[in-house]
Amino acid sequence: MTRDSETVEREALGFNKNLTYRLTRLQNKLNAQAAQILRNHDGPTLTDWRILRILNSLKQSTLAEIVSLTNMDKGQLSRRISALVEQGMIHAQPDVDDFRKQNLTISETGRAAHERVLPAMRARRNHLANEISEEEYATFLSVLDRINTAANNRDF
Amino acid sequence: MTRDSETVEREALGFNKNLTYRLTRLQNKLNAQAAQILRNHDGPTLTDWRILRILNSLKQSTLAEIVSLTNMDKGQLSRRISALVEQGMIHAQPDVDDFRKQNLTISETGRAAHERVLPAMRARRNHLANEISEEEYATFLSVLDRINTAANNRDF
DNA sequence: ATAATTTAGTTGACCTATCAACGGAAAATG
DNA sequence: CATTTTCCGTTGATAGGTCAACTAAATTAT
Repeated sequence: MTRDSETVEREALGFNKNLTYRLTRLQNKLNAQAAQILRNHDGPTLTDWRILRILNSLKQSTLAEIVSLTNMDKGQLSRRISALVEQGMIHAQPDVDDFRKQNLTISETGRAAHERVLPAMRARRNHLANEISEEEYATFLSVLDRINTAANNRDF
Repeated sequence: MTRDSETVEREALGFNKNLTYRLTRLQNKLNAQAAQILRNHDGPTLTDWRILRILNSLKQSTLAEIVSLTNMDKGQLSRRISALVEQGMIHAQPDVDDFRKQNLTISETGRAAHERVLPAMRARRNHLANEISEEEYATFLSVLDRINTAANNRDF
């Protein structure tokens, strides 16, 4: 397969150049693949993986921060965090200065689960980024940034 | 807000430059906004909108083609198509040469629903694309393409 | 201080998405 | 031409995502 067979036939069509259409399409594929990898390695679900990954990087965070970092739904996040706490993957401690907050940290169990699948996930990431030059990637991220900003600066 | 408040504080972190992380994050926001617009205009759901949009462009298609165009799940698509047929938004006719296929076309009702929300969706699209030059957009799409190809050329 | 507003997180109800298993029809193989 | 294989689509079971309503704590305003 030299290139996407599915795009060849009808690629002249307008919607195929549409931004959100293309993003969604790629996103659907990437999510499915990531979920597959995690399943193959008896890892966490994709959502839980993302939470663990953030807590692994940040050392400590809160639900609200994860919401703003990911744009996930806070309801769902609340439920996933409860489950992860119950599984011993993360720890939750009430904040001393603000009793509404829960300070979240990754546990040793969580870190181990994270590190078990990390190589496969990293290999995948490298594979995906392989064909893209530094310069292109910078442009790409910059475009994402500006779309993101544009999305923020609008009331619907 | 001069730029994303949420990215300022911790943007030096590794995961913030990660491709799939950034895609997902943006995608989550864009989807939520698109869904909001559709709701505000008493339009179809986002998923149904995408189906209608494709059928509006293609004049005729099949479930399998929409799957390959969008990477949606065929099970869900099957159910949404049934619902849309029941609502009179699209027509489904068995293919004469291949009795497995159903040829799908948008109905007048469907087209009207599509056109009712189209201006708002188009305005949003223009707003999002506004700050991006032709050249950058070309690079952006090219990068998406190569990621997509890379995702295809790997077994997990 | 007290009231109004904002912020952090939880919960319920519902909808959507996903995977796997299946049926029948067409195509490919022998 | 019979049989395996592939392809198109449906269905069941279940997990995940979304919206809105809510409690409680903190902040801001009066």
